[in-house]
Amino acid sequence: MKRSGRRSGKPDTKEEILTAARRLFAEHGFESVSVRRIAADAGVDPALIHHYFGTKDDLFLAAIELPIDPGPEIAAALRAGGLEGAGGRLMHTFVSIWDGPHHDKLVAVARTAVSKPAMSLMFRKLFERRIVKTISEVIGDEVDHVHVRANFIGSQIFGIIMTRYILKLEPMASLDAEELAETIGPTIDRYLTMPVEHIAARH
Amino acid sequence: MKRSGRRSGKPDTKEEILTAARRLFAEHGFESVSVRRIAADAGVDPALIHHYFGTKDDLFLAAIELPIDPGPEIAAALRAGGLEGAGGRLMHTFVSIWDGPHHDKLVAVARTAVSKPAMSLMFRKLFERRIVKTISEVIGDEVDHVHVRANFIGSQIFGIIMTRYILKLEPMASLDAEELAETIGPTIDRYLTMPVEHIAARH
DNA sequence: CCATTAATTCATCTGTTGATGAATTCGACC
DNA sequence: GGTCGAATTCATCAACAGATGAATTAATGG
Repeated sequence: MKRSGRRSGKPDTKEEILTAARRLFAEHGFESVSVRRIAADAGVDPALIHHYFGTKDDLFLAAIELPIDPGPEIAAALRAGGLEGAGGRLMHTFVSIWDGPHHDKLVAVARTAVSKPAMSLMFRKLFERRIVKTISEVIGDEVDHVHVRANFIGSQIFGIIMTRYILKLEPMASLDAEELAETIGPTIDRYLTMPVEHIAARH
Repeated sequence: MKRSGRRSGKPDTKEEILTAARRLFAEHGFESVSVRRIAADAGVDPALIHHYFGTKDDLFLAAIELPIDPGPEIAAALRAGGLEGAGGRLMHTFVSIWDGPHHDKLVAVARTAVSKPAMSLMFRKLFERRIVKTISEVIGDEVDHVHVRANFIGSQIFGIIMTRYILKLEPMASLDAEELAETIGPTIDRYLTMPVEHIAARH
């Protein structure tokens, strides 16, 4: 029967808390998860969470550990070849990132962006300042109105994120990166090359 | 100074509550809105809400008033012409529905589907049982593997819903139905006609 | 005009939430 | 080996959640 006080050994409790927080935030979203629940999952007293991280918002920020900068990977994917096939490479990059070790963080952000205005804003900024900017810089001189194009591309990618990682619809959820890139790639290619003056003109 | 008891006249308080609920649920999502807040917005005592609708879940269900059946409109759009242009007509139909009087209900459902598992399930069922089924019935003999195709179409439509109605990114949020249909249409057309055996084979 | 029923509010309960401060235990350092 | 600081828990708060039952007022039908 452990009473109170410090534990034996040197357990990395801080990291255990973060892991539990990431898992739960990703699975249920920010408001549906209580600090107590996270503490229970981490096998820790709730007060310890506040001791380490402060408020619940602070814990969330620590758990998602922004900024995750996908800029370089996107740029590399775009530079790996010409405009043809760029969509497939882009899609493959995205899915790889989301399937990778940052999965829980990213899903947590996406889920929370839908219900928490501050997170929604952060999402928008991340999209505009990293993704759109990177795309612009890399292929901005081969193509016009990159901002509009990037938003259409974003709409398709966001749809994949939702159906694959949040709603987990089949077959989206279980396709692998190659299949998705192959199937979605041409859509993105088209958004990169189609004429968009009539839309861009209205800013 | 009004104390308690019944009000004069015949105000449609029930509907005022539902309207406030729809607005708030659409704007903030289910868990972020309290019964008290809805009551305040409707200018009513919180107890009245429970009196009329029972639990908060019941209120939500009453507010979104399912099922909204988009089947007929989708079927009509598909039947209005051949396979070419079907994507544009489909997109136009969707955007018109979401921009129409059911806007708040639909946004409320979409927002809540991301954080509430029960709503997520309802969303999936609505998608499979209404949309996929309708598409299958109407063009199922012109095209194979409709289920897989419908899911790719769904991913693009869901992306539009998210960027346009939830995150409200520009220019998505302010384009009109025609422009969206024109731009997204070909994407959907492609998902309707591209080969998908390799994906469908894995079920 | 009286009785019934519907509409509305009040006061209140219970559970949960995020959060705090004091108390306890352990590790590390000199 | 005593001291100091870090780690951990306990008990507890105030705010707010959803919910309930009784009390009050108005409309309605006979």
